[in-house]
Amino acid sequence: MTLRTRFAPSPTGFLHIGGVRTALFNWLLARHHAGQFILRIDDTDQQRHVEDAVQKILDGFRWIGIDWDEGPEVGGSSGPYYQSQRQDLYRQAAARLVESGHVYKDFSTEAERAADKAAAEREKRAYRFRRQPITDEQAAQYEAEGRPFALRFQVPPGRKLVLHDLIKGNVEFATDEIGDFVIVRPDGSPLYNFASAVDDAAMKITHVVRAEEHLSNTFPQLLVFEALGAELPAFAHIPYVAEPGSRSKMSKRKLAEYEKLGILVYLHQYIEKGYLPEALLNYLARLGWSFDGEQEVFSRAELIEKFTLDRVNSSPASHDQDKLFWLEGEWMKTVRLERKVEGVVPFLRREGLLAGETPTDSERALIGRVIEALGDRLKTFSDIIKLGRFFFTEDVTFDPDAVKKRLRKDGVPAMLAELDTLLARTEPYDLATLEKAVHDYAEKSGRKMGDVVNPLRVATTGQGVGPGLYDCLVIVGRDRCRRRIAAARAMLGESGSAT
RNA sequence: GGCCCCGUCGUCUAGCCAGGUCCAGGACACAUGCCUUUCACGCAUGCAACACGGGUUCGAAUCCCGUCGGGGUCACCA
Repeated sequence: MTLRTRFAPSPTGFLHIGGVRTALFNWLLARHHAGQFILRIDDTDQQRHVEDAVQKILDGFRWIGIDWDEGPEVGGSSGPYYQSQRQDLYRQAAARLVESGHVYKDFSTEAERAADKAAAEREKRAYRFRRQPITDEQAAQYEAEGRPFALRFQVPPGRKLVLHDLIKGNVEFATDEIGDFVIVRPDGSPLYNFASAVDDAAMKITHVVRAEEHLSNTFPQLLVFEALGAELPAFAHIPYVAEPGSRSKMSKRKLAEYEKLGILVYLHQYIEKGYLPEALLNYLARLGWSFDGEQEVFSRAELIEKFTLDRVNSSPASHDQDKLFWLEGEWMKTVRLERKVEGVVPFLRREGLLAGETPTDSERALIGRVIEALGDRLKTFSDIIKLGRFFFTEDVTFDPDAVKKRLRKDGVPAMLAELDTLLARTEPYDLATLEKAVHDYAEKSGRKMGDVVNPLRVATTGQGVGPGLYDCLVIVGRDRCRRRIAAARAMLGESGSAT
C-alpha cells in the first residue's frame, strides 16, 4: 500500500514556521517512501477571502519546494480538498453513526451545559458531558417542536484505548476520561475531531503526522475511526517549537514581543528577508530531527533519502535563528552568481537603487561585480543593502563609529588630500595598479598599511567594514571616490576636530 | 484540578529501547589565537550539559518510583 500523508492548514494566509516544519515532516516521509503528500484546506469555520489566503499558503510551499500530489490546483481522486466542500461526506458519515447507535441527538441547552461546567469547575474536576436519559417520546416531542440538537458521540465507558504513536511510543487513555463529544452542530456543521477523522479515512491517509497538541484529541478520533469501521492510520505526534532560548511554546499573543526581538515566526518574513529556501528547509528539517548527530548540512535530496520518523526527537525544540543564519551562509556559498543577482534585485529596487523595473544590462553587470566583491559577506539577499548600498549611490552616509575610529585622527585630513592626488594620478585605474600605488604610498610616508587603508575605506565608502578596499575603489570609480574624499574632508574640517 | 506528553552544554542534538567502550560526542552561538587593510570566510584552541531526590545493580545519562519544571487536553475552536 502506498504511504499517504497530509497537511491541513486553515486558510489564514500565514504559515507559521512550526506549521511549515510539520508540513515538511509529512512531505519528507511521503517522499522518502515514494508515497503521496496531500494538501487539504481546513476551512470549516472560515468565511470569505479563502481563495486569496490559500494562494498565499500555496506560494509559501512552492517557495520552499514542498509540492503536493493531491490538493488545491492539482486535484486528485479523493477530493474535494476544501473541507467546506465536503459537507455531504460528513452528513453521510454522521447519519451512519446515528443509525449504528454510536451517535445520538443531544437537545441540551447552552444554559444547562454552562451550569454543569461551572459545577465541575467548582468541584475541581474535569467537565464531561454524558448522555441524559430521555424517553423516545420526549425526543420525538422535542424534535417536533423544532428544538435544535447537536449530534454527540456516545463514548463507551470503561475502556482503555492504546495509541501506538510513532514518536511518543505507546500511550494509554481511558475512555472514562473522554466526555461525549459533539460531532455535528445544530446547524449541521461538523467539528474538527469528527471531520478530521472522516477525511483521513476517506482520503486513505496512512500516516497522520501532526503537532503534539493533537495527542489527546487522537483518542476521540480513534473512537470515530472505529465506529466508522475505517482502517486506522498510523499516528506520529511531533513536539512543539519553543521560543528561542526557552522551553516555552511560541505564542501568538507574544508576536509583538518577538517582532521587537527580531524573532521571525512566519514563513513570509523569511522570504522577505531574502533567505534561501534550501537553507530554511535544511534548518527546519534539523529542528527536532537528526540523522546521526554529526551531519548538519542536508540538501533536499539527502533529506528525502535520510528522513525517518524514528529519528524525530520526542521533546520540544526551540527556535534557533543563529543556527538558521549559519546554515544560510553555508547555502549561500553554493549559489551561482546569476541567481544571486536575481535574488538581490528586489531589495535594490525596494530601496530605489535601480532606475527601472528591470535592471539594465549595465546595472546587472554592476550588481554582479558588487556581489563578487562581497563574496561570503552576502549571507541573505537583503544583505546587499546593509553591506553594499554605497556602490549604488552618488553620496555616502558616513558611519559615525567608523568616522570616529578611522578619520578623527591627527593628520588624516592631510593624508586624504594626498590620497586624493594619488587616485587622480594612478594610471591605469585598476585593482593591481591601485594596490601597488597605495602600498608605495604607505611605505614612502612611513605609515602602516592599516593606517592608510582604513581611513581611505571610510572616506570612499562611508563604512568601516566591507569588501576589499581595491575592489571598492575600482567599482565605485575614480571620480566618485574623489568626490567622496572631498566630502569627508569637508565634514572633518567643519567639525574642527581633525587635529 | 483530572488525564496525557516531555526534561542531555545558552541553543540544535548523539548516546537511552538492547546499563559498563560516556569524568558524555558533534554543531550553532560565545571567547581567544592564527590568517588579514576592515569585516566576512577559513584554521586552531577554549568555555559549557545528563532538572532534582530516592531505588535497582558490581556498575545508571541509560531501568523503576517520587518531586519540580515545561507543554497539551478536558469546547456546539482548530
